[in-house]
Amino acid sequence: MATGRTHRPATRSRGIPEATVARLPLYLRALTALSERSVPTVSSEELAAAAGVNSAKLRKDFSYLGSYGTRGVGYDVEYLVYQISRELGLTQDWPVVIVGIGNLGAALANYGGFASRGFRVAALIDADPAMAGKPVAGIPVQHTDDLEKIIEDNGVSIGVIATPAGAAQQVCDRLVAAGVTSILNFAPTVLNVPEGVDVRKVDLSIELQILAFHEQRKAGEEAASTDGTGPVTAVRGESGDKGPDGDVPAVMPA
Amino acid sequence: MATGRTHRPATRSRGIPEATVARLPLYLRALTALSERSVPTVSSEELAAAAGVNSAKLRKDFSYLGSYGTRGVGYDVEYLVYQISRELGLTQDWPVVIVGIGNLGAALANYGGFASRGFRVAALIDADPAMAGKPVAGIPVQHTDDLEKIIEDNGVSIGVIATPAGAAQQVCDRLVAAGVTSILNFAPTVLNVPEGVDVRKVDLSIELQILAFHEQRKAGEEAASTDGTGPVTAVRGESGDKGPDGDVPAVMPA
DNA sequence: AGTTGTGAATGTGTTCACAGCC
DNA sequence: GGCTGTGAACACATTCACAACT
Repeated sequence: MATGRTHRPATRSRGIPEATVARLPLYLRALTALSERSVPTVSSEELAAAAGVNSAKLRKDFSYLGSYGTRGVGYDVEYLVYQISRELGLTQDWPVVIVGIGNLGAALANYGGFASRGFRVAALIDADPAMAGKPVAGIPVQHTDDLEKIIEDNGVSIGVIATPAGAAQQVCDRLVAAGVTSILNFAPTVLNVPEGVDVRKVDLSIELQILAFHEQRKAGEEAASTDGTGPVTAVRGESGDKGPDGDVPAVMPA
Repeated sequence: MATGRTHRPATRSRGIPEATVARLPLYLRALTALSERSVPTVSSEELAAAAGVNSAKLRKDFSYLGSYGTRGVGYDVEYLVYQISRELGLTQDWPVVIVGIGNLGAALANYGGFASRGFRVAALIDADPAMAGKPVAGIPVQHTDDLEKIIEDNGVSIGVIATPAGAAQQVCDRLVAAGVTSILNFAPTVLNVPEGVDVRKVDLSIELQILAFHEQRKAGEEAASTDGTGPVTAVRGESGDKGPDGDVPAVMPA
């Protein structure tokens, strides 16, 4: 409605390809685990296995960051942890607000992995006056009326929308107007945002539908269509590997 | 450990590109909304706007399904809803189990959008004996001990893992052994599965880190690095549009 | 010998732009 | 005139395979 335009592309990631950026958190997680086990170095092969990618891809990814490895040896774990953290901007503190404290919002607020890596739940916001003041995950819920003030007072630039679909665009507009420039949207709606604002979405039902598609394929090997809807003709060269790996994100359980 | 290999690619999506499959649910959602408003036809331009993509992409996507439009007119809404539903396998019933009924598992169980589109929560499973029997979203929680029986009795092929990270691989192994071939993983871990099993992951912390990366970029226009870590040289031709659109998924709030 | 870093090749996805049909 | 469907061009991503370095 308001904006007309659809999702904005946002500043082009310096030299680092978007696909690589999406994998850095994965590497970081694997490296952190190694670090906790006091492993000093890893080879691309080992780290790739831990992160669930292949080693050529990992080396290529790291090459965009610089030459942080040692030939014949591998990568220094601590050093890489630092470099990736810095690249991702995790060496600074990111106050985050969560809007919509229903089941999901509460789950997100309780998610431990938040604080661990640069993110801090600065506030929880909900439209229900009955929620106001009630603590969720130790943080008192505040009313939507104060949204703008909360954003400004806390210098929040990242917002998480966990409201029902119907409220999402309105909440989004207010967040953006108040200065939020990155939004993680859990509501099943397309959000319209102005240029310069990043939106990422997390959508359970889309994921399930994609799984269903592949599941159906597995079942019906030769399943001929009953109606005469023309089947796609060209089938490309070979199958190759694609995998359902995309560049999705992950939530933490309670 | 067990499998050694990482994520499996799974059966190659007939002729339909993976990127297209990931967008079909988006189109379907927009079409369903139009259908509810009794709109008979849409142009690629209108539908694309509603789905948040550009019209060329949409037309290309639809071309993989067949020629379902009418030149000079557009697409018949009802017909497209049916075709996409069929393509995604939503004309059949998909029983789903959710394992790990913490905050997040409960949120997922309460998610309304489930039933609406072919998916049905067949069972909720948790390792905590104290949870057993307690109803969540009207469905009694069952104990992990019965996981295999539940999967088999209900003919479940899609499982949702919402356990803590530490339990995820083990749960995954049991789901797969019991016959599950598609898994939606909310735990922040890489799951190892045998060939033929699809895994999709939803990871909050990865999403936030990707946002932080772009956010950092927005802030430091000219931010010179303090240390001498070599900046990437080549910067490619133009910026173009990429957008944080990837092919993520979405969860529904309470 | 072992492992990184990277050009080149290949594969996948997006966009353009227009012929073809209504 | 309007809108779809699609070949061709382009852009992005992955993989290969090996030279470069320790």
